[in-house]
This record gives sequence, C-alpha cells and structure tokens, in this order.
Amino acid sequence: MLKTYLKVMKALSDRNRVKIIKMLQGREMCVCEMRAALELAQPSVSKHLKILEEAGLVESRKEGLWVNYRVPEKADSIYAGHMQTALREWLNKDPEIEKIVQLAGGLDRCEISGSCRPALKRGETIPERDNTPEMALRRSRL
Amino acid sequence: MLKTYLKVMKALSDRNRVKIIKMLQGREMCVCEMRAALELAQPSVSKHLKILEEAGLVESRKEGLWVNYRVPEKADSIYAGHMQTALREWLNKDPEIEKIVQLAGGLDRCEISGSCRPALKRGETIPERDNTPEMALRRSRL
DNA sequence: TTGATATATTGTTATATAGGAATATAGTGA
DNA sequence: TCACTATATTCCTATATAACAATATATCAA
Repeated sequence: MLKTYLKVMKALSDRNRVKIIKMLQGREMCVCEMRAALELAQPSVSKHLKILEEAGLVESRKEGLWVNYRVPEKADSIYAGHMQTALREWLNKDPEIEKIVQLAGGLDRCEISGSCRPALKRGETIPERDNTPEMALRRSRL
Repeated sequence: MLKTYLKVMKALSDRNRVKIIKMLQGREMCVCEMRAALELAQPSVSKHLKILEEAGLVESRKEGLWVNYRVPEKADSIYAGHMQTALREWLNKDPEIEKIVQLAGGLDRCEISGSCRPALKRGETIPERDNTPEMALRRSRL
C-alpha cells in the first residue's frame, strides 16, 4: 500500500525516468536507444530502468542481445496504472519532453547498435559494418 | 511544466508528507497538531509544509500564534489538483495512514498548546494552566 | 572455443534530502 | 516594555540518490 505508492511516486519523481516513460508510451525501445536519447551512460539508464521495473511501470523482453522495454499492458498496482494514464496526457507540450519523444520516435537502433542481427528479417542482408577505429570509438560513446 | 510536475511528485514521494496531505484532507490543522501526530520535531514539520506549499499542495492561514494549513480549494496546477483527487481515494485502508488520520481527527490543539486563546469563543473561560515544570517540559516535547 | 556486443552489477563520488538542535521571528498578554 | 508561545530559519549530520568508470554477465557468430 503505502510502500507501493511511495515506490511509484519516487520512480516518477526523476526527470530522466519521466522521459523514459514518455518515450516508452510511444513505442517499445531497447536500452541502447534510450541511452542515445537521454545522453546518459549506459549503467545509469539500466539503473533507472530497474527502478521503474520495480515500481511496475515498465517491463522487459529479451531479443537477442537487446533488452526491449515497454509499458505493461495491465499495471499491477492502481498507482502505477493511474499514473501511466495521467502521464499520457501530461507534459506533451513541455519542450524538453516533446523534444526527446520526437527524437526517440526517429531513432533507428541499427544506427546505434554494432550488432543489428536480431532485427534482420529472413532474406534481408546484413549491412556493411564500418569497422575503422573511428567508427568503433564513435559507437562506444553513443 | 516538467519543473512543476517534478515539484509535485517529489513533494508527494515522502512518507510524512503524504500523511500530512491525508490528514489535511480531513480537516484544517495547525503545525503543532501535525507535529504531535507525526511525532517529528517542529522544524521538520515546518520544512515539510514548506515543500508542500511550494508544490501548491497546501496553503496556510494565520490565526493568532497558530498557522493553520489546509488543502487549497482550487489547485494551481493540474498535477497538484489531479494528485489531490487521487489521494482522496488512495491509502485509506493503509494501516499507517488509517491510524494517523484517525489520530489527527481526535486531536485537540488546546491539549497540545500552551496558548489556547485564539480558539476561545466569546463567553468561554480560559482553562487553568498547569504550570509545574513537569507540565511545561511535557508540552515542550509534544 | 574466441571475439564482439548489449546489458547488468559493483564501487566510488558528488549532490540532494530528511532529521534534529539551536536560533530567529512573530504574535499575545501582562 | 517583558515573558511566553508557535512557527520559521539556519546549521550540521546521516542517509539516499544519481552519475560515471570498471567489471561481470549473457548472447551471438565465427
């Protein structure tokens, strides 16, 4: 009860975590995409996702090397469910949120990822990888 | 927008501040009553109230020495308003909340306060004060 | 197996927050 | 004015939190 409530509220009291929720309300995303959008170190994103997951605000699904996160179909607490609903309406006009949600919508994980195999459909070809040290460094920093 | 949202959410992410809101949804209260109910030091209560006030979740009204806090009739942000509404339904069955709300309902500020003049109606008499050092100490700690 | 990649976990550090003690401020009555 | 009371503010400390670097784990392909 109170404990669950506090977990949800604390999870939604952080600027970057709200951004994650607003992005995920648009579409399912892997960690590397959120990392690129948020411009945070990868461990930071993982920790935020863990906090959100423990509050019942996101759920995850593995797809090869990637872990895809999404908003649960049905929330397991009234607090999580209620806040998800509220957040669909809230902050849509906030410039910072608007910007990142739009950015997230246009992200292509294959441009971020060094391994784009999991997303390949049967018959598709694997795109040439640019493995110059410059590209590798750029990818490692994204 | 985002800033206002975060202020409201952070204000409502603390156990003692939720208790304050739930108590104030029952009735207007002075600081000393909330202090007695929460069993916190007076400065701590004042600080929580300031945070809630800056989030637009409570408003205050002076009455002699007392400062009475209450939930605003009309919230100044959709976040504050929405959360107030949600909180009227939420946590009513939580044992910790249930207990303090009931306790708050039965509190009499004149039993806590050393100065009960402001609340006196015309024609009422001022109750005898027990000014033994023991009583003074007890009051100072409540 | 090895090598590469994506994510999670751990360790550390800086900042934020909650708490109380001491003090300041304000209102009341004598 | 002074004494008393209620609340607010300041200062300090302990804990919580967010960030990154380094490391561990997991998956896939060769």
